Amino acid sequence: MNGIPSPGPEIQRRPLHDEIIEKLREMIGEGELSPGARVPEKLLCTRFSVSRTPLREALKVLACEGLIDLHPNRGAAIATLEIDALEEIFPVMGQLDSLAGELACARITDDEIAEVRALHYQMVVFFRRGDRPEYFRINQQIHDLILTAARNKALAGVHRTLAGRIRHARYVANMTQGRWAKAVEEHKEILGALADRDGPRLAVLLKRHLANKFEAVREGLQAQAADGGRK
Amino acid sequence: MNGIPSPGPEIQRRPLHDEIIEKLREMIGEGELSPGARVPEKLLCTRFSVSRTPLREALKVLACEGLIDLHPNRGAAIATLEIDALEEIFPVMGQLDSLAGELACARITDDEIAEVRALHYQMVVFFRRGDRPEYFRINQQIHDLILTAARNKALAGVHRTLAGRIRHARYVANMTQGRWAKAVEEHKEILGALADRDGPRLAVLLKRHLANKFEAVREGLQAQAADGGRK
DNA sequence: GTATTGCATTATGCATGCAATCTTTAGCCC
DNA sequence: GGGCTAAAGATTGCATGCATAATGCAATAC
Repeated sequence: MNGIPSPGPEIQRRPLHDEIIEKLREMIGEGELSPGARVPEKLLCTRFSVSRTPLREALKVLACEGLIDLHPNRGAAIATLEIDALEEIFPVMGQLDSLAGELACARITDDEIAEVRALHYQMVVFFRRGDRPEYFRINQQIHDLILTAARNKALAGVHRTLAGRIRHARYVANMTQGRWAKAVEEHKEILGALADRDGPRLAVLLKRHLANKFEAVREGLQAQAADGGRK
Repeated sequence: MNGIPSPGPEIQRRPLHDEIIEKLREMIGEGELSPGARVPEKLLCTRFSVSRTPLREALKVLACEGLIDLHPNRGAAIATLEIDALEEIFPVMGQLDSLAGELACARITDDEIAEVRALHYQMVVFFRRGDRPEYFRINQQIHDLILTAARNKALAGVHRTLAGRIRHARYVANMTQGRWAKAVEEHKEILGALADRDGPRLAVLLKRHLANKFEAVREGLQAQAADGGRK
């Protein structure tokens, strides 16, 4: 019998560079590091109390994910989210969501559908309360669950990578009350298509849902540009 | 005025870790490093005559691209291409190809269409000669050109990353003469749809084309497994 | 003879140091 | 005063060294 028969708690220490990657991902996603800002290695080293070696390894990975831009001999800069980049990324994600929806309809379990349904109605509650942070949280859980139900790790991987790149932009989405209500309505249809296991329909719905999200983000960015442009 | 006003010739020396990344990408793609093989850092260091620092940075990037698996404290191993992984990746690439086709139809220039046409007929020549390496080369150029014509760098990026992961598998594709002829026929239709700028049709054609390719790869892998399984 | 334990060897993770490159600033010429 | 030149400072790229964890092997107990 070998050492680890069951994949139990796995009390293993994680490498330092992995911790750094995760922390930086979060910091960039939360907007703690402003897009376009130069990021000297030394600064981050003191920030995390680590040496430059694991930090540099982390930067390479983040550059690979598109979260930062790495200029040879000139250091790293937080990737900027120009409207052009978003116009590229959102269609790709829409296409990936489409596939996720189709696969999910074929592979999701009844229990998972029940779970999505529960999350959906919980989300509606937060919508009625006007609690955006909680709404967003449940919203993401639903989409994550659909992605998981697609049972395709490669798809989930590229989706999560791209989602990470635009994560910060979603925070500045200009979601009016009307648009919010429409999003909830879309989610209702999404739940219906999923429950019916209507793959093609769910694919279309998810794609459209994301396209609308993009419109909100675009408006938010334009408003922000017009507002903060004077800086 | 800054240092690099025009993005000119850029005769700058590339960082060492970038060279390593590229070289390793190629070596893995060509099958020079067998899938599943453990890769001690020291071995690669002597191989490339570099120290472990840039090598480790390169390994992190390759792991991010999915070309190698990195086990903490246990080193790196060339990623294996199980049939399961291919069954995940190919649909994703099909979906991306679909989008590329649709976008390309809307954005490709007439000159580029002419270029695709020229490449196509050149490819047909190599098909008639039975020259597979040259056929594959032109084939890839055509698909690359379509991807470029989509004018979406994010799409091109994820596409190329995934293509790199399955690149080695394509070499073992079991392409019979009949399947090859069918592939050429499909390419003829693809050219037609592109010339007509029929986005939806091109999307379907490209997806189907890749699905057929997957079948060839699947058969090749099964044949290889049955054949080399005794090893 | 088999399984387990302990040690030696090896490889990985991280920190530090040096050389090369870029940036900044002070000085000089026009 | 503006612009160019050059030297000082800062930052990045890479190599090396040490601590720690993993692997292989031998010795011992059963």
